[in-house]
Amino acid sequence: MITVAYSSIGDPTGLVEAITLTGAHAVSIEDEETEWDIALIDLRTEPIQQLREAKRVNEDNGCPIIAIITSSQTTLLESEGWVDDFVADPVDTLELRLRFHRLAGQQAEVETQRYKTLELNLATYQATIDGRPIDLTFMEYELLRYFIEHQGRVWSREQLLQKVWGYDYFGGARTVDVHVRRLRSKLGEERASWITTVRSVGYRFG
Amino acid sequence: MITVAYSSIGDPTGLVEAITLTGAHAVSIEDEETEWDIALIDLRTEPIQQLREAKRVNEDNGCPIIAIITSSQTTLLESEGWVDDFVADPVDTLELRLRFHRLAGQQAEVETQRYKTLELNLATYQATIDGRPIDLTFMEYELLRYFIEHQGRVWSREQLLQKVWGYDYFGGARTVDVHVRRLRSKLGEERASWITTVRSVGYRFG
DNA sequence: GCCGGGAATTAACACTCCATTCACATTCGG
DNA sequence: CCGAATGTGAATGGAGTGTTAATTCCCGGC
Repeated sequence: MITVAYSSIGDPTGLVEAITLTGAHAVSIEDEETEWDIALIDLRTEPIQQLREAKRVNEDNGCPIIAIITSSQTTLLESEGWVDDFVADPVDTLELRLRFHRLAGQQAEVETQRYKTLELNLATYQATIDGRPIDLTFMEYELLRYFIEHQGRVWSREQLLQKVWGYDYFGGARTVDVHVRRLRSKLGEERASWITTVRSVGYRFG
Repeated sequence: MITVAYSSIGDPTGLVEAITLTGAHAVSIEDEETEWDIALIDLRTEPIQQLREAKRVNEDNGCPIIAIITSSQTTLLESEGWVDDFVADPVDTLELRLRFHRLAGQQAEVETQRYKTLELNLATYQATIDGRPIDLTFMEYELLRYFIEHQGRVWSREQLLQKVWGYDYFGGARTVDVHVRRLRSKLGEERASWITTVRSVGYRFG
């Protein structure tokens, strides 16, 4: 059973009904108790405000976001890559149902991230190499996770600060170096080179 | 400009029109000459047959697949995870346009520049010849990249200093020579001549 | 063909800047 | 208040870069 959180400025009963008709369970986005699989936001009224709210939610718990828009609002989403999917008004229940299932399906897989013999268990925040657990601090874990999820390209210190430490973070670039160093040392001698430094550019994983 | 390949059993003119209205370029899926960004398949008629065809295409070149379905066909796609997106009949041009852009946007990952067997991976700052990595320093990479991106014409030392080293850079012209030399030596004996010196003018690549 | 002079190549060196590392300060939870 | 985690500043070492100068190459003139 899929649980969908709804957010709308206007009358929410329409959304609840739409969700329920798809066979999913509807909860308010303000319900802190319940865990949900997807957030459905209604951009038909107050789109800007709603988008901001959705972005916050997405950054908070990383759940997929699906938006309802009117056909004339398509440009709104052009540059909002973090919105995972959308449906156009009027909402077709069967279409919505299918999109719910596709989003929920994608979600379920990503329990764990791997690179060679390194495995990150995203649910338990544990990391193992060759099955042996290595203990990472929070920031080390976050950095490593970002590296693994976006491996194979260079990231500047500034980009890493933004993506891993947060958009509003304003700290020295040395911070990244030091954390990279700690990570390398915990990865062990041979695996330290998994993180390559690209001189005068940044770091690359894999 | 996004290029979309269409596939339908029935009359294809409807698809062509739909694609063209979104501002994209339409080609037949049977056109072997042209490269396309997305494949649009019409499942409204002969869905089983079309799905099979689409799967073949997807496995062949790995491009994103978007399907057109009727609302009653949603169950068709429940288990077809490799179909990247879909729109329901009747097709809304603006919605289709947005979905095209979102799919094409995801695609653009591996930016790369080539010349013969030389390949620059712009994302990872790595260079390979015949698939073997060669390690270049930052300036060597930047210079080579400029050469490849603007191959086939002569550049004076002054121009290169300005374009590669930066507008405000003020250094001796010999600097370029030396970097060209280092590049040539790293390219290897046979490929050293890819950079031609044009006496009393400058250098040309390719 | 042989010079001569300008231009490019090459080698060697000096220096700059960047990554690393260490040591310490600060924050946070218990 | 303690210890762990995280951030910052400063010292160090080294790779990368630029410059100088010696050498070689090219090309026209005689």
